[in-house]
Amino acid sequence: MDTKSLIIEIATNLFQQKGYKGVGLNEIIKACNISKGSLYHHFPNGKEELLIACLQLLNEEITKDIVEIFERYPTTREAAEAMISKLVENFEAEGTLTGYTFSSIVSEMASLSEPVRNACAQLYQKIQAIYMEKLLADGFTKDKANAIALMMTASIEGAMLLCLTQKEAEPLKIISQLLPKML
Amino acid sequence: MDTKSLIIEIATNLFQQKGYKGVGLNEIIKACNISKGSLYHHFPNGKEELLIACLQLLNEEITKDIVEIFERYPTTREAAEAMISKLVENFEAEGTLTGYTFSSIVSEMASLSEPVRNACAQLYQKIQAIYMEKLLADGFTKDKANAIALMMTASIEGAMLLCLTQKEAEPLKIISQLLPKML
DNA sequence: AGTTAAAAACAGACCGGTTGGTATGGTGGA
DNA sequence: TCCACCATACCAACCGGTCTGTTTTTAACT
Repeated sequence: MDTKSLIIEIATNLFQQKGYKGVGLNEIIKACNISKGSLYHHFPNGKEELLIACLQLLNEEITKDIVEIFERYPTTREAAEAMISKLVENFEAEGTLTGYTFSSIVSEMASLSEPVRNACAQLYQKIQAIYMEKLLADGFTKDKANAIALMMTASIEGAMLLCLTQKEAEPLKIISQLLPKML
Repeated sequence: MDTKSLIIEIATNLFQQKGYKGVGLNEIIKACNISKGSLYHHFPNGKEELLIACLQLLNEEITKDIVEIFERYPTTREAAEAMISKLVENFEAEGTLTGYTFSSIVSEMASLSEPVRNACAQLYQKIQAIYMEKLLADGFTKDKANAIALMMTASIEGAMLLCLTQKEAEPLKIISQLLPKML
């Protein structure tokens, strides 16, 4: 794999775990086994440029995962349940939700730059669009589909936060049970 | 006001805005107009001890706010709608939700210590307990009340994250509209 | 194919500034 | 006299970022 992709991949992981400010460049180059010169060759504008590249990668990865599940199941309800149970499995096995949420970055966003905020917004937007498409196929009106898709995004993201703070998978499970009520 | 309370109050604000790693001790003592010696006199175990004190203050403040609203309205539905519309007002007026969410701290938590995680968990727990009490008064069973309270906490927290990334109050508004469906 | 120059990729020393934290000494009131 | 309270100077470690120089790859021309 080329160096640039390697940097992005490893940095993405670190950013998800510790947040933007929580990871230093030295930590990144050590994990990648590269030098600082190399990093700044691929990302001349430094750390924040790297972060945005990471968010774009995350965008593709998360989206791909969700799309796959939503194609496999006939209705939004079944797809959502399958998706959440996958999250729960992952959380109970590894004790983390890295790879599925990036709230650690989003919440720092306020003190970061506009491009970062934009990259985050796009990510949420894309996820919501997947939900919405399925909801429209289910026969919901445009307005309803939009509202429900947003509710799904918000509650799942919030539930992941709760799971991480409580060290329990219960919040995600309960959300999953309650979802049908909204549909 | 005594120095210790002053430190906690100002630091709380800063932590909420920029997250734990995003605020330095120098920034704090400058904002408080005190010296480092003074800070370490009141918080001998340093930054993290201060953070936990801040989380406890937040606990009281947020809780007080929510309790007030939930006492003023007869049902969970009305109280929740009032609470969210207050959030929306605040967001549209000031462009921020500081004072109502602390996700910036929660999401960094993974890389912080156990006591910090605990303080965060207690905060969510307390909020949820307020919702739950009201739901029980509304006549829900214990199980249902617990599930709905969790859903409320998660979706509102998630919606706040969405509002901040999109710079729009729409997510909170839509959550508010959809809430009655769960009740 | 062989030569050469340019460009891309990488390495690592180095920069000023900041980090959280400590040690010491002073000051005011009980 | 004592002690909570505060101020200052200082520390090693680390921060993001720049610099110069070396290696490796690519491309062009004979």
